[in-house]
Amino acid sequence: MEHKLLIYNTLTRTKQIFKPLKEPYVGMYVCGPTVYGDGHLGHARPAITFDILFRFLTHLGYKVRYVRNITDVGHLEHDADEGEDKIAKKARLEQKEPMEVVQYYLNRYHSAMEKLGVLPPSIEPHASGHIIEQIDFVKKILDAGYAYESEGSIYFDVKKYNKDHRYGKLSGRNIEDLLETTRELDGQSEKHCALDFALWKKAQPEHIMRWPSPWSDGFPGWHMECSAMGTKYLGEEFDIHGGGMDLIFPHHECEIAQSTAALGKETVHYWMHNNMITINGQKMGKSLGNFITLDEFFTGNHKLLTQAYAPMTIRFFILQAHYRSTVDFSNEALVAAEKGFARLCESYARLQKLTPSKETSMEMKNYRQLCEDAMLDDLNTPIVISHLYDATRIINTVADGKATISEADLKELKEVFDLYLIEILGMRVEENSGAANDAYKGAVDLLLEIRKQAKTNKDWATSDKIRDELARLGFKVKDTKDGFEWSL
RNA sequence: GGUUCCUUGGAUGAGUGGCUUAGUCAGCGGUCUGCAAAACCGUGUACAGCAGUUCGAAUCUGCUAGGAACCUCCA
Repeated sequence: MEHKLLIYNTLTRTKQIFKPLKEPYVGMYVCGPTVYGDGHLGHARPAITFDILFRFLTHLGYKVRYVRNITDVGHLEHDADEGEDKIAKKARLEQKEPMEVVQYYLNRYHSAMEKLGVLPPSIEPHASGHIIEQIDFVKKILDAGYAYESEGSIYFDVKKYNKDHRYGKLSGRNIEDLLETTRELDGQSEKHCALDFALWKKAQPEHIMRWPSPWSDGFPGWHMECSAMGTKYLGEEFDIHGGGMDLIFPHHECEIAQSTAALGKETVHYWMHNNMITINGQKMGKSLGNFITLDEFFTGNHKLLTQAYAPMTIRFFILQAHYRSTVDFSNEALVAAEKGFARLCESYARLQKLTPSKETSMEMKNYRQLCEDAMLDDLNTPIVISHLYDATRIINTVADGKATISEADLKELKEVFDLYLIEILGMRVEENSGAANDAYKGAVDLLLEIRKQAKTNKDWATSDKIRDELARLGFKVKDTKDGFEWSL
């Protein structure tokens, strides 16, 4: 590949040139949701961030295998070792089969992602479907001597591991500090050290989700699934592992330790983490209870929302910030994103109708190059968007009849918009089509044709009546140089 | 307390050691228009504070203040 794609690697805390293990193949693993509740705005961030990466890598010519897991087992409340399984708890509360809960929220997650324009990953493995692989992985760690059995459960021996490798390299911690700050938790007598984490947990008698293993009937520890499934589908070494920043510790740290212990080598080459979405300067999250679900955004049905927001508004809002910055949610910011995106859409529509002239009378920058440069610099989507706005000015000026554009430049602009706005940023701008839609569009057009006629006759009463009545119904009518435009 | 990071104009949000310090939204002025809307043009004392490095820093270093994330489940 010719390009130089820079990716910020959490492991080195620097931007690095991206070099896949085996060109043109790229393996990419991203931590997906735990399906025990509706997805909220925070869940949209990694989904969209890595969707952009997936799209851009594909555009660059890579053959990407994108794995995004579904956590449907082994994820415990409160404390990683003693809490109740999240899925099981929800199932108990709702009197459902655990897998019924999983399916319900997974369906809703998929639906929300589809609305947000997030492409489905290549593989979407479930933790519950890979118990055997996880047990095998635990065995490897036991064989390597970095884990021990205690009361039917298997724990990772962090101290031993830290002698041979460095535990904490991703999050910049060392175990001495960790030991000092680790809280005393109940029921840790099984563990040799407070830092040790469960690889396999023996199930209590009342625990519904359980599988047989050489050690006990139980279930895998939380971090296990990513190590097992990531290496199963992408190999013992692969290129990119992504997720939210809040997963750096302990989740990704433990993953590194597990994989290194079991395989004797580093599995992941580039660790990428998206920043958080905040609300009033604070992280939006489940534990803080300050989250707004995606459906609530789509319907406007939440007390903090002054209106409903289209999925594309949410996507645009997220893309207007760099993925490693926090984004603060507010109605004002979302409304601004909504208006800004609407303007971009209108220009895109105008672009399709522009008539070319002999030459271009405005300065045309090399937008294709500018956009690509921005994307190559650690996926700088806000810059890409700013270049598109720059091009928008040309489109609108030409549409106003105040400038001209050559056929070649027009073609280039169309291609750049299709490539960056639609294909890479993944924004949907097309209007709904269909027979019913076409019929009603024709009707509105007809009304406005009549209005145009009235205007020619200086019949302002009729022309204003049509415009005002349409406005009352929610249509926005805009007069142009030689006709009209309208939108809802 | 430890680790990591942040602080940019009315709101949001990029960015680089010096070239015009993006863009969006809002505001103001103008052009256009029968009027309006849209569009276009113009406009904004912005880079937390202090000190240092430098010919030059908002961008590098140090200190101070404020804030955040992680250290427990979290995207």
